[in-house]
Amino acid sequence: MHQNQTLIKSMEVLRLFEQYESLTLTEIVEMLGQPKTTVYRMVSSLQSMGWISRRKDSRYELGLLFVHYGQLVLERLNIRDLVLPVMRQLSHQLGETVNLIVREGLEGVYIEKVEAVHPVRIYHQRPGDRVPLYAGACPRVLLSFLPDEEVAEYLRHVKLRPFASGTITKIQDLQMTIIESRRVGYTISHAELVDDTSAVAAPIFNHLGEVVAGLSIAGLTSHFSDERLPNLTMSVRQAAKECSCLLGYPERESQLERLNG
Amino acid sequence: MHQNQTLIKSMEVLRLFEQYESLTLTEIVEMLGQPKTTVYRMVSSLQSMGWISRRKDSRYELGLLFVHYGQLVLERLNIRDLVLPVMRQLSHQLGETVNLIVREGLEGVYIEKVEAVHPVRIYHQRPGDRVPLYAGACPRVLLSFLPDEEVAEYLRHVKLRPFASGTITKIQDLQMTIIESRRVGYTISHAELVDDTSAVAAPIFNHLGEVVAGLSIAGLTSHFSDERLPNLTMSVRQAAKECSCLLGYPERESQLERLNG
DNA sequence: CCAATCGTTCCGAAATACGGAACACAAATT
DNA sequence: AATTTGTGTTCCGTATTTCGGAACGATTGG
Repeated sequence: MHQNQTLIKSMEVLRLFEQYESLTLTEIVEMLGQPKTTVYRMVSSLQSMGWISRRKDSRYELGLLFVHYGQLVLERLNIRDLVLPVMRQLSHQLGETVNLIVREGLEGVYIEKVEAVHPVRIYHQRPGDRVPLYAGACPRVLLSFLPDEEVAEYLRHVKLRPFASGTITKIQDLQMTIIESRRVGYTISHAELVDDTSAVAAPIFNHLGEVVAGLSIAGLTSHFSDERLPNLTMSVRQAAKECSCLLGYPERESQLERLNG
Repeated sequence: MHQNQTLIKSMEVLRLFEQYESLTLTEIVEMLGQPKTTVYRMVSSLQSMGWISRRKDSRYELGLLFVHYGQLVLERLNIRDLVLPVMRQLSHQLGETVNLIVREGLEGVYIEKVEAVHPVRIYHQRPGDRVPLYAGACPRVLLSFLPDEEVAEYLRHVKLRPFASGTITKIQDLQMTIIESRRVGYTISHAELVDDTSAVAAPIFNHLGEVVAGLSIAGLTSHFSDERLPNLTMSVRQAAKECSCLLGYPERESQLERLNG
């Protein structure tokens, strides 16, 4: 795969700013292990285009141009606009945080979050954050409703890495969960990404019947008691179904609905 | 200024996506007027890093990575978090849209917007949008309270381009407005950026007494009647002052306050 | 089935980025 | 005031990298 090494090296510079809020040229030089002149060229090029900018204290930081591009991307996800009102309603109704994620490649990307008002927020998945498709209810629901071949392909190659005490680490377990999810039309997770947190998620389909997003209710595991679960799963499924309808997914009872009355 | 041409050319590719939601390789080739192989290298490099991604219909679009970076930038603007509650309160109180902008170089960049609930929104400045510092109340308030030398420098070099019927196009007029703004502590604009819209803006200072942001109330010109204006200006100034205090700006009456009782 | 269009690979030529060294500029130290 | 230490910036010959025409696949449509 012949690629532009200059370009790739330059973008490495930007990558550094994921961890560091601001950097000086010398710091970048040290971190990349590249000669100063080389880094200088890359940095000033990026700066001249607005991708990075200089503060008054002469340190470099990410430019506001990224706000613009981030905004563009979000606006173009038309799913988001349709689903947001439903998310707000759902969050208000249950008093829990509601997440929306879409798939990019082998990962799920958080797009929108509507926070529960009252409780102190303990953990925070932020817009743009990525997670593997196997961990957490919301990502896994995206995986579960992919076409059979894609799921099989995924299961064949994925390496299961634990994030928290409940992360699924055996392919067999993952496969079983997927089959079960498909049968019942939703997924539940306990402490798969973060300890002491749970989620229940349902898939959103487009007019072609393809999964385009996952909708989840997430919160402290203590909020997901057995008595409350039926209500929660019912609510996400209902909300996700609404969203699917908004996207043109056939309203009529699908095979999935019939199975679960 | 020796710079990385490869890098710059590659970023031109991204720039195209500001206008077009999705593009095919051939389309990019035509628009850039570069050989296909060159474009191909750039595009696949960008794609491999996640800056652009391919949809199922095999067209290219901006990657979700931009959401992450946009989010990072917004989070790092600590001004935003402090000011947002004040903006919400202000918008609620007056029933108008409230904007927050910061400066980057010779431009103002919209950071946050709290929309009025009731009225149909006619025009839309979105997060990340840029405007010159001379046009519109909110940008100009940023300009007006810069240090004397910087203002002078700006006035010396700026080219005044009209955006709407009320845009200031004479340096003298701009200078007079700036002087007046400094005296009264706020700025008013009518149809400077968009016809039939007005705004009134006040500056937000940090602990060092530097302007770090502009806060504005914006809406249809018909909402900015002479009877209502005093209330509006009073409200933005009060809100902006609150924000300045949150940023550590000395609470005590400044010279500016004394002048205006 | 052939034509057309789009994306992808190859490879020699040449333009481009490289990077060591030396320079400027500022702030902190003596 | 002089010096040191730390920045960022320019110079320029070298050679690595990108360039880009051409030819190849892969997919779609007539």
